[in-house]
Parts: sequence; C-alpha cells; structure tokens
Amino acid sequence: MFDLAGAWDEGLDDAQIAAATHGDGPLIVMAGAGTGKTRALTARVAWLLERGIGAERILLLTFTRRAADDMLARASALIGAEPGRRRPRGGTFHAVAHRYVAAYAGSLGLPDSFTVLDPGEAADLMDLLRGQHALVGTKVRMPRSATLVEAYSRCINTQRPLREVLAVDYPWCEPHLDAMAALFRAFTARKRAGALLDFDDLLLYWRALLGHEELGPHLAGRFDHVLVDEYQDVNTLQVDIVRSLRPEGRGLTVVGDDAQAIYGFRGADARHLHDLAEQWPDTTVVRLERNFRSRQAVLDLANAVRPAEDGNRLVLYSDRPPGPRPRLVRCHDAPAEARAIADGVLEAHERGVALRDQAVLVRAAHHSDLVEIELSVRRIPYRKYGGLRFLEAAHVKDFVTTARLLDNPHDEIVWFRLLRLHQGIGPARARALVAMLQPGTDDVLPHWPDAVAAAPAATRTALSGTLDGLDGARGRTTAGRRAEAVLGVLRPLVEVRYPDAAVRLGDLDRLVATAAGVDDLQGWLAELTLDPPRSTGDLAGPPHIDEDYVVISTIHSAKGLEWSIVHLPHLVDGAFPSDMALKSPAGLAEERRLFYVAVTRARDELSLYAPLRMPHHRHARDDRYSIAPASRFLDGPAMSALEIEELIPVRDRVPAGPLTPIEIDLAPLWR
DNA sequence: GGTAACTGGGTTTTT
DNA sequence: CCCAGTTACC
Repeated sequence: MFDLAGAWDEGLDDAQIAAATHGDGPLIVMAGAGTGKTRALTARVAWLLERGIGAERILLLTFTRRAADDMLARASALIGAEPGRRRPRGGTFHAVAHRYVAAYAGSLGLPDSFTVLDPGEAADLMDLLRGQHALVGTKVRMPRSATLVEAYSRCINTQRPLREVLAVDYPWCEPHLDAMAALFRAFTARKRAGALLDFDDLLLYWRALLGHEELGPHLAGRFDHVLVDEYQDVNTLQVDIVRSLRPEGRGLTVVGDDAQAIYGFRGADARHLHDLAEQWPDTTVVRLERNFRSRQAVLDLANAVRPAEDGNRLVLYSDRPPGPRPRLVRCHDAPAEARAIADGVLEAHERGVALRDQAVLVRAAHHSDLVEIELSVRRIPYRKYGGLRFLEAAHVKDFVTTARLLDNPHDEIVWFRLLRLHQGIGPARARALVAMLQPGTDDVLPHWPDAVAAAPAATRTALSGTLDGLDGARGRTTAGRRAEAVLGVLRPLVEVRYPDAAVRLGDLDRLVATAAGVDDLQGWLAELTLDPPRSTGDLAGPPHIDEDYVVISTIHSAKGLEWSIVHLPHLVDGAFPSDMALKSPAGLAEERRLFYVAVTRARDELSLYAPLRMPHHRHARDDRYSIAPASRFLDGPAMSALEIEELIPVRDRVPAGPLTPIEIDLAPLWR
C-alpha cells in the first residue's frame, strides 16, 4: 500500500505536500522553474491512487511524451505497482487526441485508415492547391507554403478570423486575404475528402467529440481527475478540451508558470492560466517557490530577468550554497565564442563533470554551427536536439509516406511523392500518372500496367519494380516485415536519388529495426509523426551508460531539463533576442521568458557569451559586421548578478606587413 | 512539353 | 543548408 511517509522521505516540502494532497476542487499549482513540480504532480497521482481512485480514471496531459512517461513511471514506483496493474492515462494533447479520434473515427465520419499529416506534408498539400487560388506568380511577393500553413494553424489554434490574424501577425499578406481564405477552404475540404488530419485537426476532432451532446459527458465521465502540466502553453482549443473534460472544475489540477510561456507563436497564451483562477471561485492556488535545482547565484540572475508583468510574481530561493556568479563572457566574435565554449567544456570535464552534465542551449538551431565545428575538431562528442528534425529529412519522409500507402492507397499526395522519386518523372508526369492510377477508386491495382506503359521508357523497369514491391509489401502480415518490404522498394530509388545514399539507408535501416517490435504499422507511423525522435541518436534506443556527450539543444527543446553546467551563446540583439521578435513588445516579452527558461536550466554554473562582432546576416556576403554590445536582456539588475569576463584580447594575430607571395604548382598532377 | 542541373537569396522556436 | 527561379538539355 502507498505510504505517504515514503513521499516525505523524498524530500517534499509543505507546499508540495499541499499540492499533492489537495481534495477535489480546482487546483492551480504555480510552480517556478526547478521547484519540483514533477515531484509534486507525481506525488499527487500516487496520493490519488492511494485514496482508491482507479488508475484508468486519472488523465495526465503533459507537454511532451517524455514528461508523461517519466511521471507515470515515477508514480507507479511510488505506489509499488505490481506488473499488469493499470496505469493512469496520459500523453500529449495531440497523442491523446489521436487515440480518441482513432477510437471514434466512425462517429466523426472518418475511415479507420485516416492519416496524420505532419506540418511538412500539410505544406505540400497547400502547394498542390495554391495554383487554383491565384497564389502563384513572381510579380508580387507570395506567401511561402510553410507561411500559409502557419497562418492557417494560427487561425485554428487561436480561433480568430483570418482577417484578424493577417492584420496582426502577417500584415504583408493582407493583399492576399481573399485568395488565402479560398485556399484554406479548399485545404480543409481536401483534407476531409482524403481522410487527412493535420495536428490541428486532431485537437478539433477531440474537442468535437467532447462537445457532443451524449458522447461528450460520457467521455468526460470516464475520469475523476485530469492533471495538466505546462498550462501556460495551452491554446484556446486545448482550454476548451480541458473545460469539456472538467466542466465544473472538479478534479482538475493544472500546473504552470506564466514566466515560462514560450509558445505564443503556436497560439498559446499564458492568460489562460490566470483566467482559470477567475472562472471558479473555489479554486485553490498553491505556489512553489523553493528551488531544488540551482544555486542561489544562478537564481539571482533568474529573479532579475523574470518578467515583471506577471501578476503572481514568484521569487525563487535555494537552500544550497550560493555557488559562483554566472559569467558574462565578452568575446571578439562567434569563432572566439565557440573556442571559449569548447575550452570551458574540456576544463569542466577535467574537473570531473561528465560531458552529459553540460549543455549548450541556443535560441535558433543554427546558432550552434560554429560550436559544433569546434567540438568536432577537438573530438568532443555531442548530441544535438531540436532544430531540423529527423522526420523532415527527405529520405525519412519518403519512407513514411510510402509505408502509409500500404493501408491508404487512395492518397494522391503520397503517390505523387513516390512517383517523383523515379528518375525521369517530374511533377508533370507524376500528375498524369496519378490520374491514371485513379487513387480515389476502390483499387488502384488494375491500373498499374497502364501507368507503367505510360511512363518514359527509361523508367519503366524501376517503376514496375516499385509497384510489384508495394504489392508484395501489402501481403506481409507483421509490421516489421511490412517496414522491411517498404525499405526494399525504396532502396534502389534512394541509391539513385541521393549522393549520400549510404548514410540515408543507414538511417532507414535503424528506423525499420525499431518497427520490428510493433504490431500496428499505421499506429506506429502516427506516433512517429506526433512524437518524432528529437535527435538521430534517439533512434538507436537508450544510450549506453558509459556513453558521454555534450548536449546541444534549442531552448524550446530544453524545457523541463537541467544540467550542472550551461552555456548560452549568441547573447546579442538580433540573435537572442531574435530579430524576428524585436518588432513587437509581445514578441520581445516572449524572448525574455525564453531567456528565463534558459537561465534556470543550470544547476551549478552558467556562462553567457556576447560576441562583439557578429555578421549582420543581411550583409553576410559583404563581410560587413554590426557591433553589438550585448543582448538587451542584460540590463542593470541582470548585470549586477553577473561576473564579467573580457576575452577580447585573445584575438588571433596575423603577421603585420606584406607577406612573401606564395605559389602553388599543380602541374605535376596533370603529367 | 517536361526534366535535371545550376544559381542565388534567405534562414526562429514545435505539437 | 533549403527553396525558387532559371537555364540547358531530351
């Protein structure tokens, strides 16, 4: 049986215990960074289980799959779960939504074989349709397909009309308002017709299920408790979902920190966190301010940069010894910054700090380019998280789309992509061939010979090989074998298409290997789409115990994580804060919160880097530089929490005066 | 008419 | 480094 004293032994303090043992009324846990909210939430789940609430009557909505798994595993450990015992339901909003949409596909008018589109595929679909809506041409600037998807998604996620979204966020697109509205209508219709669901649709459909007269209360009634993590990052749709799940607020627990709201660009708004407290008068608010993670010197900086506008200002404090003040390293330029970081990593390693306990956190994925080069040169292993995703690599997309074809051969976009992989088939021929295959009809198989005959002579062998291979793959029974067969189809195409085919096929081999243990290929693909591996290394499974590497991550992907030592490069206006965000006060405020998140990842040591000379990217070709003193985050209060270190004199010297001309003779090579 | 190979300009963050 | 626009080739 659950022993509450066991939880105390883990070091819960009064505030955490108050959160864990709260009754049924709506509960908001305002949790500053590093204040042990995961422990509190875990303890709450354990406490609920101990009170006799069935595990299947608890729903845990978290921001990432990792957070959900982590919490569920810890809760199970707390109550000493015997194997086979039911675990609480949990996952990301999108993953849980997918489960419900799959279970009630029929009621939603969807076939069981519906497909989840990733944003890249959604952009491809936009591209396919834009031609019919006067959104192509070179005379005026046209929104890119990714921009179209973004704008569309923002309308959905904030439930604001397109007119308003364009006026506020995409003013330069306003001339295209009518065309975009028409395109978006066509986009929705096309998704509907092809049983294609993008990420937003998953939320829309789940919300629709919950809003249904009979089904809604039934679904909500399955749970006694709903716990939502990172509530400052929810958007309007997610708020609606939570409200439908807990209409009276009974059994609702949300955890959040408005100072860590960093997903405004995705339609999130921290105001939802405050609205909640006003919605039900009997809401209990528990504040977690005692930080278990960082030394006080790091927290002093965090408190100084914490945005002032938040209503319930949390001030973090620590019982640990203060530790060294965070350093601000002012260095000559970005290469010097990279060298300084590599120096710091090696120096700490010699002191006994494992590489895995050190991280370089960046605003944008490419900010670590030079650091990566420097680490490679010095043979310091690293792993990069965030930024370009594995799933976005062309060959992985090829694999995923082809695998989808097995169960849903009616999807024109997939055929289009697969056909274009063949040498000699471009957009025009692919379109003609897709028309011949008639993917809308019952079976595409009878049309295959026609399609092969219509293809250019040079590609017929390859094309018929592809089609036969697909047919063979459809006959395979297990997911693993099907995945293998798909790779078999793709292998010759990849070999011809990509110069670095060997590397890409290596990736696909690993992907296929992970499919071996699954029973449902389509479900596995949907999961892969919703929760893609965060770095290529993740596919290889859990890393070895003795494997050691520095972590490079975007700050967004680093949320919720911590390291002993953290390096923050590129603290220069235009880089961090990003120049894209400098235009509006709201954008700048979000950058500041992002900075707060970055600072609070550090347990013991924190170094900020401000290169003085940065290529001004608009003129990068001219080798013109802008002189940037530092980021505007480093104002008075922040500076007083910092130790300043000047690295400027360490600049590489070039011999003065004219050099002897150097001649290089390549003639011997051609003899 | 259609494809492949080249060139030059632009680049945030993620479920 | 990826995309779009252009050109050269079938």
